[in-house]
Amino acid sequence: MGEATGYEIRKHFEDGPFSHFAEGGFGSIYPALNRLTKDGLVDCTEQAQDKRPDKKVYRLNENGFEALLEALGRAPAEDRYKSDLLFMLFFADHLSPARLERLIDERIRFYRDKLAHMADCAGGAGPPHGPRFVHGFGVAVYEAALSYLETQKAALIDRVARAQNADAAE
Amino acid sequence: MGEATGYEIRKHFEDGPFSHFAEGGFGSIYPALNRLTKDGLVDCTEQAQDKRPDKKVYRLNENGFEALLEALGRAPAEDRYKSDLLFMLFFADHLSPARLERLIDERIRFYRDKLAHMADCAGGAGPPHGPRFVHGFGVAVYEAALSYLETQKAALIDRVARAQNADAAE
DNA sequence: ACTCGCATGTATCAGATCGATATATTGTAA
DNA sequence: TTACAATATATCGATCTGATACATGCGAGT
Repeated sequence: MGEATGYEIRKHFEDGPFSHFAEGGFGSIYPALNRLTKDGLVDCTEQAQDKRPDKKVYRLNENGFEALLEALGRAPAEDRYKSDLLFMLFFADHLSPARLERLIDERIRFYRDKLAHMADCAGGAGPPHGPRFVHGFGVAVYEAALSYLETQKAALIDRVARAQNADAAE
Repeated sequence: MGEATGYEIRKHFEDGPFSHFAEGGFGSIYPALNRLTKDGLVDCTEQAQDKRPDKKVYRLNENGFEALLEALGRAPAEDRYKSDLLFMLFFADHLSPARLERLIDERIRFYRDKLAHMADCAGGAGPPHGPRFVHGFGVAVYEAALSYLETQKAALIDRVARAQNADAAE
């Protein structure tokens, strides 16, 4: 997608178009850029800067583009959804109703913020078409998660509270 | 959740109730069980078996249960959705319409199978209530993903095909 | 004026995880 | 009869994650 420094690449993973389905910190990016440079898939030009640390600007070259196309020809790995919150809610019966409410409310707010932010970076109608499709997928999944939390929150808390009261009454 | 061997725990991550939001291979599970045993959070009893390798049956003890409750009191990490397919579809403009169709169709089939399998392990109405909530969340998210792929597939392929034809005509 | 944190930019390190592999036996399907 | 799936253990290298370190300028608050 043009030129970028390691720092900029990480921002794409943090906030940008990749943030919904991939992740990458410095500990992955810098070693990867070194490996790619060594393997001749990216070109690197160093730029001295005034009043800023030096930059290393990377760009995919022809070899790299071919390697990308080759990778796109292979079978994709399975998607995976990893959620600490769901792990905790699996044990909802051991949590207090107040704690449950706080946990779920916080996640609802998180998803609302995320969706609001995504609405801003919607991307236009023209090509390339991949990013828009991917963006739409992210929105659809996050909206489903948000909607589930909003509609099912009360029922979960109510059921857990009743069960805990019944236990205490024994 | 009672007694289990490392092998059985992995099955819970592979197929079972945890499979929608967590992952764990042998390389994580066996070292973790050793660590937990050393720290006195689980009890381990060895069982010799006829015609099968020996078992090590683990069970969370009181210390372990307290540690679990303590962990449930901490803030959960952010959810993350990791998708190789979305990464590939981000570059949809570099893929042939036939390839796009195959990729998306395969994922549609995958999600249909997964949802069919999940419908079987729905879990009853009584307590514990956590697993049912978590199960419903998984179903909601997978249905959203499936539905998006089904409804948006044709539009993506059509747009990409038109753009590629226009390019070729130049 | 001064400090505190944030943005830009590089990079490493310990610890955790992932995927493949090794070992051994039984049952089952091609 | 041959190969593969299931049961069960475990390790190993490569990678990933999250925290930290270093250096500097800019803007916001006190």
